[in-house]
Amino acid sequence: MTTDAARTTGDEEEAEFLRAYDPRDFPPAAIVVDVVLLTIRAGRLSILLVERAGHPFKGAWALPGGFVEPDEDTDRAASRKLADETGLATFPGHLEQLRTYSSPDRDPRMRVVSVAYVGFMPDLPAPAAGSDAASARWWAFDDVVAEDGPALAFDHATIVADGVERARAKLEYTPLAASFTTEPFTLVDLRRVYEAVWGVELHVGNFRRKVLSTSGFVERLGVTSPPEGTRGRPAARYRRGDATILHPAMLRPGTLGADDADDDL
Amino acid sequence: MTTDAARTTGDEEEAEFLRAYDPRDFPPAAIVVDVVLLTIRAGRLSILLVERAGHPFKGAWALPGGFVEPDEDTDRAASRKLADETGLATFPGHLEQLRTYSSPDRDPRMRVVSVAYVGFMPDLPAPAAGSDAASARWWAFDDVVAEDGPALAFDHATIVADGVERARAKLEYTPLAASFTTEPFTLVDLRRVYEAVWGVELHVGNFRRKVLSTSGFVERLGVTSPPEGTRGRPAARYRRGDATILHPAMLRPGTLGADDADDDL
DNA sequence: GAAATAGTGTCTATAAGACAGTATAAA
DNA sequence: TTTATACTGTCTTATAGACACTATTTC
Repeated sequence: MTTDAARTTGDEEEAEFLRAYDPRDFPPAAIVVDVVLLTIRAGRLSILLVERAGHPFKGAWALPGGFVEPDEDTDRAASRKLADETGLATFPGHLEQLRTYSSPDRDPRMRVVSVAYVGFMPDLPAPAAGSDAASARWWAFDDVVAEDGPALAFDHATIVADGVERARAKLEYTPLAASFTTEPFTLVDLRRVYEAVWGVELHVGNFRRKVLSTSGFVERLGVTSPPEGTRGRPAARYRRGDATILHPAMLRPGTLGADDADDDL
Repeated sequence: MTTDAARTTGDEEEAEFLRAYDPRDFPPAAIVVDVVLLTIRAGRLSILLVERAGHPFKGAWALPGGFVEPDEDTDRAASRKLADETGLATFPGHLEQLRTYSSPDRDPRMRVVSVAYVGFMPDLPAPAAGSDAASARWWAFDDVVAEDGPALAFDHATIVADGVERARAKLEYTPLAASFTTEPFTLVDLRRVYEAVWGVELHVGNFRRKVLSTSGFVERLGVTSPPEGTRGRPAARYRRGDATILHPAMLRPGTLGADDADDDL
């Protein structure tokens, strides 16, 4: 179909069409990105929230994010916002698109479509200097969803819930748990990531067997000197392997039929 | 955090803020939806494409879709477009958000952000009448991605590939294969869905054992009279069960380590 | 040696792959 | 009775859950 000749003719016509085109013919909207940025702090799954300084939702807590500039795509906007927010030149973790939220009244100002992202990063000491993040802090996820938790702006409570569910699912079939750690890590570190994100206790021996028998999940670096002041047998260190998906997947315990809540219409 | 008193004061201030707000302060964009609509025709995974009547990409093939109206969210826009396109009052299948495509130059006219959807539907006879779909036709997926396949508009080749990969993944851990059939269906019908979407042959006996042993996947209706002109033993009919996810998942054969291509940055 | 932490071995249950067989219909 | 289609049984292998055990360090 669509011969080359037809396309060539079309290209000339198309240039003319584009010269005459008026962008104001279409219903406009603003595009923002919002990031569910997750880490493990003190053994708890934690999320970065920013207290809103201005209207709307002044004083409520919101996901880090902001408007997408005309010359960037949403991936780049999300990376840029995270660099601003964490004060780091490059974001030291994993970042992926979550989904898009487009209810016409989700922002009282105007039509604002939010392309949400979810990010995983290690628990780095906050750099603070030079960052946008005067009003930002980490919240334990359990505290955010608790009865007496913070008021969340816009539809960010929904986005947070969806982001955490995505994180839980991703740990099942990808090696991305390692994105929550700094390398080198121990298998105990890795297990604590699973336990914090899934909110369960995992069996030590079975977890080790599973991780080590899944090819490309981790690479052993050997036993190096443990941190000062630790007791007990020093743990072997690992780094990420080259797998992008886990085969077979890690199984999340307690997932017995009812679970998940996908984005049907 | 954020006492009720503070929120009340804020609400008055906020109303004032919104009265003074000028939406033109933000970089505008148009929002469209594009749908990767899949079905099984003659045993082949097939996708609905529309030949573009106007510029840009005049004569090329594109995903069905279009602009999101000011008073609707993208879910509703996608459903509406499918109803227009198929000529059916309500879309007879499964529809879910895929991901959002936002490269600044993906549309030569202006900044257009596409929220893509993926849909599964049975192979219904085309109603034609009253539909937008004069220029629409089903393409076998293999033919679309072939060397001599149709020219696809915008970044729709990428969206098609992502949509098909989503469909393949969804059949693994959900009972959505049934969305490709009309009820009642036979287990042979269901197996042919898997074979068409995954592009593999499945072992008959093992497939049956797996489907029937996964609780909530299908419900048996009994053996009803087979269609005219069929030979051989009549097959038992089933309808969907009440499960939303499969436990354990259906395993896609040949997924041995390398596969998947997720949306990292 | 006691305490603390890391790591191994093994039995059992479940589920998947392979493959050979039986059942029920039309011509 | 042949042919076509639907369905069942069973042996083997891979993986996960449960749980008891051994190893290496500090104090």
